[in-house]
Amino acid sequence: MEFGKLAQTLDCGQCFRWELQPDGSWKGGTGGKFLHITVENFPQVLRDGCWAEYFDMGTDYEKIRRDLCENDEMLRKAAEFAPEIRILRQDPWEALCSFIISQCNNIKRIKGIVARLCGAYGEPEGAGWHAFPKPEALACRSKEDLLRLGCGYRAGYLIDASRRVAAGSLDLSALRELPLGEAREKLMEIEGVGPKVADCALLYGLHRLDAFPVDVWMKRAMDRLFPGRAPADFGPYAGIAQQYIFHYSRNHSDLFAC
DNA sequence: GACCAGGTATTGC
DNA sequence: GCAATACATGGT
Repeated sequence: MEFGKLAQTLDCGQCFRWELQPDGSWKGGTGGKFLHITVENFPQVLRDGCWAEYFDMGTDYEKIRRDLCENDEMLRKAAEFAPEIRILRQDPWEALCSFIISQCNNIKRIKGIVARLCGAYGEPEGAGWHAFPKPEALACRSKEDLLRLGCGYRAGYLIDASRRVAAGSLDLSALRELPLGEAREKLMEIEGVGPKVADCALLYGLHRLDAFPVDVWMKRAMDRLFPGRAPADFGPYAGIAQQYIFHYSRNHSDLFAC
């Protein structure tokens, strides 16, 4: 894993709290953990247990990529565009909220809304950085409070999610133990969480690497580049294949012009 | 100003 | 089942 290729992982659309600094370093984090990654401290960051886990250093992505791309020229092409993509082990609650916000939205505005939520209701962690608000911190807000932060019609969805998690009727960690389909059903009990957002929460928040979110980009990419293929055909690491395909498609929109 | 952006819930055939 | 529509809001 190279410092110079961090963008492949931090800017491939799976997370919304990292910002590239003018000097090439990265500032960001997940949940309540902040980090400033520089070329100097990067090796040491990867030896820190907590951040090594975040970057999923225990998973052999090179081997998974080889296996996925064997006998699959199109996937090989997509993966070669950003072969250093890793699926981060993000804070599950933050990932769920981020992808609730992502619906019918663009990455720049998603980042802005997340930053405003953190600034308004997240604990200050120093250096001007705020943790993502805990479920309890959002559960006691009104829809109007979140509308003021620009959440739009997703405001009510965030409040419903936060009340379920804060009350304990939805235990995100417990979803790790459930079969994928059951975990998905539990998430979809939240108002405003359908199959796509549930799959994003599972893949990016709970590290269920077999989850395969299908948004408009993925629908187009699957129709055009992988006709006849179903998500399950990609196997237990379908989620990683999804990320290669998603990122490749986002950066080759010319492929989909009529 | 219309149109679009990593959807979802509701409604009407 | 499946197409149409509303839902907030900021950027182009």
